[in-house]
Amino acid sequence: MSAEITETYDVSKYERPSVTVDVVIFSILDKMLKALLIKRKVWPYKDVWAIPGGFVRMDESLEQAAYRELAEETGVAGADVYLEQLFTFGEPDRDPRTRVITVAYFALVSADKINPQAATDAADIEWFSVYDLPSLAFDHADILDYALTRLRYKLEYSAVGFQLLPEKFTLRELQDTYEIVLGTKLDKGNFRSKLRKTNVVEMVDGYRDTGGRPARLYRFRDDAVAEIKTRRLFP
Amino acid sequence: MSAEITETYDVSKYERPSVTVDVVIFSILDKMLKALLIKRKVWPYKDVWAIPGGFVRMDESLEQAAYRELAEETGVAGADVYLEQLFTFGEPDRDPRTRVITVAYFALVSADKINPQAATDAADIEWFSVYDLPSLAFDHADILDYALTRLRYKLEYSAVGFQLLPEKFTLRELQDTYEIVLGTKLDKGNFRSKLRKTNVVEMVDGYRDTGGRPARLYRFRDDAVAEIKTRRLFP
DNA sequence: ACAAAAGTGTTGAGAGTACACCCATGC
DNA sequence: GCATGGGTGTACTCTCAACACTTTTGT
Repeated sequence: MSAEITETYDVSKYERPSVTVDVVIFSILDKMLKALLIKRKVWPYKDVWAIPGGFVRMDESLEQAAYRELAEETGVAGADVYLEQLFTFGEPDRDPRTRVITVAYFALVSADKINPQAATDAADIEWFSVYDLPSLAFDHADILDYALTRLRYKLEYSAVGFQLLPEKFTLRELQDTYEIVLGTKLDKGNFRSKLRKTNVVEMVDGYRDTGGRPARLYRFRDDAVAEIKTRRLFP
Repeated sequence: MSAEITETYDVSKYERPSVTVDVVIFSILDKMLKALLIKRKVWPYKDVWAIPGGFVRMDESLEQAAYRELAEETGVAGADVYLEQLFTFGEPDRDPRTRVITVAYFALVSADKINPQAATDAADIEWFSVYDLPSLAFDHADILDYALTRLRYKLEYSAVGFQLLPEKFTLRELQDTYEIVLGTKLDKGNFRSKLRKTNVVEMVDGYRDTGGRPARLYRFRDDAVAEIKTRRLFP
């Protein structure tokens, strides 16, 4: 068993960095795309806003760590969110304390799923519009930027947008969500005709009262093919 | 300075995982898409093929570590390759020695750039067709699978494919590369007409002799817009 | 002349886009 | 009735995809 001992020694001879998981949590609130931030209470960047995150424990996977952080900050369970690994940030000097490598995730949460208690029981946790962000700790501005780019990109060819809505929604609400995230106006007729063709939503009983004619309620079909073939650069 | 001391203590109280960088290196050799693998010489998975990689040093970024591994195995400098972060794999039990989190990258190298010495000076480093892989150490089969999926996907909407070719190439060679990677036949006329429209290549002097009419040589325009707008799921 | 591979053009089907129009409800 | 927002249809344009055709070399 000398080989094993030698190798174990070999692994531990390298100094190890700290590894954290940060989760950019998006939701639609007040008709705006918002991200959840927490105010740091310790050095460094004391009293500066930051993306929620924490150290990865030795016995949990990265995804488990991300779900844990998510639940701690929002009270939302794993089944009710969309979570995706974003990128791993590891510049040697991104944290002044020690070498910290952070695996960033982004999450989409429907506003009605958020536990109000978890989100409001402190003044040091707050939803910010992505267009009106405070200055952020570490390289968190880069991380949030990248998350936003990825979200918009993803919205174009997949159906992740539904994760930002409650289970039942009107088509107008769906279109609003897309317009808010993408930052562009969409054509009502085309939006709906494409929805009919792609077959990703189905009508459910009930109506929502609006200023005019009541709107039908829909829900996302979980058996739906949520991805579209991308346009090829070359045929 | 007690805050600093407290926080430093706080950081180090967590046990730290090891962090490695693994690089899936792709190239086109003998008209096949191949990946470079090395045979492990130590426990665990002794004498089993694995994706090249190594520990991240405390003073280098993740990307620097990836470039370093790449240069060590192929002798190729950073400017001559396409390198992209793929995904971070961190299941607690993926390495039997200790907790190891690996940041996976994938690289595209043109066959003519590869240093033959670096690639052939040992029997324990070898190019394998991605369709005829040996069994791999750790979760490296998953990593390679994911790298291949991402490469194909990326090829559809960006111009990374050029990184697999020498500086000058014929349009037939370019089309061959695409067909090899995607695993499908493409239409010659459509392939070329789209190339003309997208304006990503330009003719250079010289011809390549073939079995029939000699083919013009082209090169990639570095000022070209290498990405195409994806088709939207919703308008 | 013929084979082989380079290189271009044509055409019908389907997707994208802009816009006009009808429908159901509250006041 | 009329304002408001839901919901549908149409017509023009552009891209996609299949395939036929012409051009230039070697033997």
